[in-house]
Amino acid sequence: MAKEITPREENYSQWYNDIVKKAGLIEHSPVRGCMIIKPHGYAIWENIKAQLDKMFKETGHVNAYFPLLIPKSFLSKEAEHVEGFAKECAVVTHHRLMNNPDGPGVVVDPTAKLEEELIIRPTSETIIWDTYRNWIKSYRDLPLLINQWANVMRWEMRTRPFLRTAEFLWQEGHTAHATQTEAVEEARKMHEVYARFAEDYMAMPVIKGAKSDSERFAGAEDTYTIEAMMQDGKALQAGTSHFLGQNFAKAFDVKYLDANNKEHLVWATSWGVSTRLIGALIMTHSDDDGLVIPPRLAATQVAIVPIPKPNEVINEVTQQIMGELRSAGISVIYDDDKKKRPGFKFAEHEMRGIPVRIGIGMRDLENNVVEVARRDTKEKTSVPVDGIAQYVENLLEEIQANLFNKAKAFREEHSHECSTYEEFKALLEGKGGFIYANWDGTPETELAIKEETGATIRCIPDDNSTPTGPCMYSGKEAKYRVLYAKAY
RNA sequence: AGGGGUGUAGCGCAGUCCGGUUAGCGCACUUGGUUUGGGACCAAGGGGUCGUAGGUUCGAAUCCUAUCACCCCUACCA
Repeated sequence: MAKEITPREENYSQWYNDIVKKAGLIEHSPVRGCMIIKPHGYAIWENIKAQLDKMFKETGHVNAYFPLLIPKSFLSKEAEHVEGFAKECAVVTHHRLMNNPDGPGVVVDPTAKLEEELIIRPTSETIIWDTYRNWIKSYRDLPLLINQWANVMRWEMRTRPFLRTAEFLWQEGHTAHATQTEAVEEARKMHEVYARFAEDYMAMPVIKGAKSDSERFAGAEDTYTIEAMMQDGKALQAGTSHFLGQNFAKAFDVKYLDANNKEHLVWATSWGVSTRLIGALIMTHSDDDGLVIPPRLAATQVAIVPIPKPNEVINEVTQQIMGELRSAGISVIYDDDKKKRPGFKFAEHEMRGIPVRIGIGMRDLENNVVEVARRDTKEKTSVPVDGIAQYVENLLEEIQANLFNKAKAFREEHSHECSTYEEFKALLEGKGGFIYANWDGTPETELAIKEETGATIRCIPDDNSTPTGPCMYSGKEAKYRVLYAKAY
């Protein structure tokens, strides 16, 4: 059949591309770097979004929507910020097309040039802080805790589905606070929310930490990150949370009066995760047979396949089982497509990452059992129809836990402590993975290591970043014990 | 952005070097039949401006030029 997936061992990039296409997650669009997210891919995003949105609301945030187009002048208000994004902004210069006077098709109407050019948002800090200036007058207006779900555009040279696309979907939280302490607490709180989401819902273990100066968000004072290990040993930054200090308050003149009628600049945070998480999900759990989706993010948790062709008896039992599963809050589909044989359906549901498959045939029903197959281990078990919902409920939890444990074991296996640079280089040339080593805290050392090995400081871990000796590279006194890796 | 590769039916490809009837094959699709416990089989069908735009030629999928897209490897970025 034409549905084969390139094995990871053979070509990891090709494997990834095969998964996103053959599991029906995306299609390429006519525009470079943009992707059409198909229903099966978008369903994963919807579940990510639903859960995160709930967690944001639980932590006191509300949603709003700010416009796609931003006046060009806004981008230049915060120096570091503009430096970070200027290179990859799409610019709207005209507002009208016209029929081509010299032939077929349409051309840009040269008389429709905009007075001020508009930027398609690469992120929304500027438009949001321009707005916040009017919303914040008093300490009573603080904290302001707003999130938005949106698309953004960054004109990337090299794109890959989900991991790096020109347009992507994300959420961006933007908050304003009266004090530095509060703002730092907010940034750290959302950092925790991201980590909890990654581990509990995506079943993806992450290392929490802070970014070094060079890896920090343009315009931030501190950037917190969650870093996950992919199956090729490379690190993927899965979510960032920034303490922005007063940089945007200064740039956009956002001040409030305190209880003593004294004026102060506000303190800010921003934090975001994107459709990149879907890429992370794929590269954390999937295998050579296709996609693997953790049960908590699977839009369809169970697929029921009748064997052989559906008949009255099978239909009846299926309806009963589906009713019980749905009552237990489990999402289930019945694949009674008469044109496909069971074997084909098995392979297809595996390709698409459905966590559990139930096969129902006459041979099973004679014994009042069904065949339950789990996607993560491919294990098949005969299970009594009686109590099936409870069994599947437990199984889904077990799969969720197993995926997390497997990913964590993989990460531990590919994580190393390292004290000399020679050892460091040898590790990178070999299996790669995460390497913990001492760092003198200078950007020079960081840059030199990056240029010589390709590995970067992924983060200064929140836990246990006390140095255990001198800097691996310079031999000088180390400031931190940091996580090095090659990264996406 | 540098190097390499590929664009021919929805998908995977042959044909291109050496120009020559109506451009093929496998899968998928449609119809009918037989099947059905891990990607079924038989038969009959439908589907193509050969990536796009120019050029050379009596004649172009094939030669030339330009351009676009995608993939791989480096470098850069979430």
